[in-house]
Order: sequence, then C-alpha cells, then structure tokens
Amino acid sequence: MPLPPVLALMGPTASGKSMLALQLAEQLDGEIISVDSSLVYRGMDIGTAKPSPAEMARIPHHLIDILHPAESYSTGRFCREARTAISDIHGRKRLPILVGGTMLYFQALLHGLAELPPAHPDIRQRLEQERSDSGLACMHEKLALIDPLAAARIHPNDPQRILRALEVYQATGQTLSDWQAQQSAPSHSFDVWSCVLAPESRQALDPRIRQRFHAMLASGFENEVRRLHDNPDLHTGLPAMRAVGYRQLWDYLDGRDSYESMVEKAIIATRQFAKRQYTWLRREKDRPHFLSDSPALAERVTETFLAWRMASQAGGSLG
RNA sequence: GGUGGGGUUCCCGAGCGGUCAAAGGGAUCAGACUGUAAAUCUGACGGCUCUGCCUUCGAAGGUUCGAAUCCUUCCCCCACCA
Repeated sequence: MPLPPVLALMGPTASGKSMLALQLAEQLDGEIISVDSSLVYRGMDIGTAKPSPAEMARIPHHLIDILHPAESYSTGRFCREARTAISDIHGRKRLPILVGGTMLYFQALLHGLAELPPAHPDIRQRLEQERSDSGLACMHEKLALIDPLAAARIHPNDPQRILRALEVYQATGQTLSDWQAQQSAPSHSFDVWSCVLAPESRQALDPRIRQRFHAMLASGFENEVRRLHDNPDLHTGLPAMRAVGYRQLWDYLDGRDSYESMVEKAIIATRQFAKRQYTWLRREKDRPHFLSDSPALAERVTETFLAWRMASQAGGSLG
C-alpha cells in the first residue's frame, strides 16, 4: 500500500513560489502548507509577501496567520503542525503542497528533528542576564564544562546557540548533545516529492528583490510596520520583529535611520537572506530544479510530479 | 583671490617616519546551521609562480637606510573670509 504523496516546493525569497503553488494546487487538487517562519504572524502581510485574502480564499492555506507577533514560533511546533495539516489534507483526499523558504523547517520536517525541550522563557531570561553580567566567553566556558561536545561545535561568539544549549541543560538536567544523540530517522506516513524553484542565478534575484521591496513600500508597508511599532506589546527583541524589512523599517520609525538608507538596508538584508537560502538549497542539488517564470512552469512541475507518482506506485516501496 | 580642513585598498573611515597590504565598519564571496532560523554565527576579502615577491594610500618630484606618514609643486573637494 503506497503512502499518500506530498509535494514540496522550496526556493529562495522572491523566486515566485507562492504563485506557482497556487497553480499547482489548482491543477492537482491540493492545499497549501506554508513553510515560512514569518507568514505565521498576523498583521505582517505586505512585508512578508503573504498570499492575498483572495488567493487564500481560492485555495486553502495552512500555517499562515496563526500567531500574534508577540508570540514565538519554533521549528518543533512547525513540524507538529505541518504533520497534522498533512494528515488532515490527506483525510480530505487532497494533495498537501508544502511551499516556502524556511529551509530549517523543511530540513526538520523531511529529515527529522531531535526530541528537544521547547524554549524556556524564564531560564532564557536568566541566562541572558548572566551573559550581560559575565560575558559570552564565560557562558561558553560554562557550556564546555557541562557539554563539551556542544561547546566544541558551537562557536564562542554565537550567543543564540550557547544560551540555547545551556537552557536545555538547565531545563532538563540533560545536555543538548545527549538529547540530539537520541534522534532517530523519521518515519513518515507520507511520501515526499520535492523540487526547487529559483531564477537562473542568484544575481538574477537582485532586481526582483529590489523591485519587490519598492512595490511593498508602494502598497503601504510603512504603515503596516507603523501599526506594529505603535503596539506597546511589540519590540525588536521579538523574533517576528526581526524579520527582513520590518527590522529596517522599525529603525527608521525610531528615527535611527534615514528613509533612503533604510530602503537600501532592507534590500541588502533580503539579498543576504536569499544568499543563506542558497547555501541550504545547494544541498538539494539532485532534486528537480525549475526556473522562475519559465514557460508552462506549473504544467511542467505537475507533469514531473505525476511521473514520479506513477513510478513510485509502480515500483512499490522504492521511491 | 585669501585662510583653514581634506583627498587612504569596492564604499565609509583610522593611521601621521619603520612592527603597514594598511585598524574598524559596510558591501561582496564562501560556509555553518536541530525548538529565535527572514534568526545566529564563521572564514575570505590588492595581485602572484604565495613561509617570499610585486603593485597600492590624489599626481609628479624630493628628503631619508626606510614615507600612506616629512618637504616642494600641481590637480580636485569642503568650510570660512573676500
């Protein structure tokens, strides 16, 4: 009995994933699951290039607008919710289509994620305090004592990872390395076919990024961020407010940057983000790659997917 | 026309006789990445036949064992005075 299929579409920012996903969903009777750490937040629409209400009405979208920006999402939560969404969609006899550019989420969902305790705000805050009192180097040394493996792997300048490792230990009495050692290969109740969408080169992305950011500004991005900025519950320490574009606009609204400079910085930040996505994407070398905006794109992706589907059904368990 | 400040490696910007291919930041390139990931972090970053050599600090000369650093002239910016 073959496992039900899942189509995964990954690609850098501004590559045209969302639009393609919509077409695929229509051609393949699918529903879209967003694989994106910023689309989960309500009130962050323009700057995240979120699908429009009309588009979301046309095709069901999942894992979008599920959190208030003051909340924090996580890889673990994504994995759970994505799995739930996948089986729900399968229950409706439709095709789940994973679409997004948060490569860690893809990695975790498709290749497995260690069982780990969730973020612990109290402990984290205490560690944060400790860090500003005694310095990062001291924290790293501390980590080296309790979890030498993690300390060796985590760079002494990497506060996020050092504090997380310490947090895991303090919260559970077990080191991060121990937790991670227990990870086993994921056993999916579905069969994934994934592909990559990107332009001819990363350089080709630059003008798209630039144009898209200006388009965002033209459609009221500044006001969107102003609303968030005016909300007393929100601040720059929040993961949501560190999103590309929001961060730069926030500084501008704070008066810490000129408009011109803010625009340039936002575009640069997007470019750098895309670069990091490419570093992940290179691992997917042997997946089918499709060119952004190429002719009959959706048709060709559909065709390739269906051919895979046919082959995997014929070939039984061999994928 | 006069006075003062300045022209430094892709950009900003330190350096002000040797330890300088030249701090620092930005950009760029490459990479890492396991519950913050649109985040966080690392490396490279004038050229080469690369434990050394060559070309760089507005231009041309000069002083010196030795100059991005001192002197002379010239070119260009900026401020102020005319």
